[in-house]
Amino acid sequence: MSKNKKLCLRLVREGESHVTAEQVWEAARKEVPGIVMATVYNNLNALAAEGLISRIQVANTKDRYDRTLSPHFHLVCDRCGSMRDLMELPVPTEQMDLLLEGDRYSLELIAHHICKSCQEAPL
Amino acid sequence: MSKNKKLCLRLVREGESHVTAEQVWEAARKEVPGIVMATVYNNLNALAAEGLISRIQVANTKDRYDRTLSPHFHLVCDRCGSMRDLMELPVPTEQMDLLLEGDRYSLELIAHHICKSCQEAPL
DNA sequence: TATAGATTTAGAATAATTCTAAATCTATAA
DNA sequence: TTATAGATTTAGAATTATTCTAAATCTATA
Repeated sequence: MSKNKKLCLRLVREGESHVTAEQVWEAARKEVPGIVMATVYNNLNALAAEGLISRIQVANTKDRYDRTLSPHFHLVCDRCGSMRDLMELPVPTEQMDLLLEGDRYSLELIAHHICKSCQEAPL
Repeated sequence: MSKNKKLCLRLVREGESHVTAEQVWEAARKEVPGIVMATVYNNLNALAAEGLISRIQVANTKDRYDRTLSPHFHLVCDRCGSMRDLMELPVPTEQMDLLLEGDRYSLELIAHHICKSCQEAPL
């Protein structure tokens, strides 16, 4: 594991949850001033592919990277894209299992809202 | 309602469900040869804003437009982006309501899989 | 020390969608 | 009919997050 990859992993683990590649890059630059976005993307995506972090993709928002690996759902602000974890809601999957007859699937549950600070912000 | 807007509405209502703007454009061109993508986007998004059709946005897929207005969930192929409706699964919302204390939210449930034809296709 | 493979860099490319400003159309009022 | 304001459409540029490419550099081992 390269120095930069380790750094990316640490920053995702230590920073706030649901960081964007840009946020990781900003933090990484403090330790490796010349580091480039492509490197951060490379490493974050590699880490996600290896299952060391998770990558959360929601339409109209920047991809986010998360240290939490266990499946859970998200609350996303449609205005600023900020993301919070939801406790794992018990989504009943029996009907899905029946419908898909053994076909593998993964569930993504997103609750959309306008977060407090956006509600209070003008415009 | 302009001629083109009516046309877009009809094409979403008559075509297959979950059409992309591009598919609507292809169909629209047969009736209005000079019509431009921006017009299709304009009209589809206006129709969605007015609640006459719905717009479904999933990360990494083209936006899709749907005649179905009642809330329901989607099964999306991660390879080709094709989309099917899911019967409305009973997602328990009491915990969400508690968590968000009166804050308005909308739920989006997406099941990701690889569709049959992609499973059978090479690569 | 040589070398192959991995990593990083810089910058171009991608692609769906939106934006902009000008042109055109449409409906109503004079 | 004509004038006019507003809506609609057009053409093409812009946006933007992310990916790609090819060259440069680094690293670990033989």
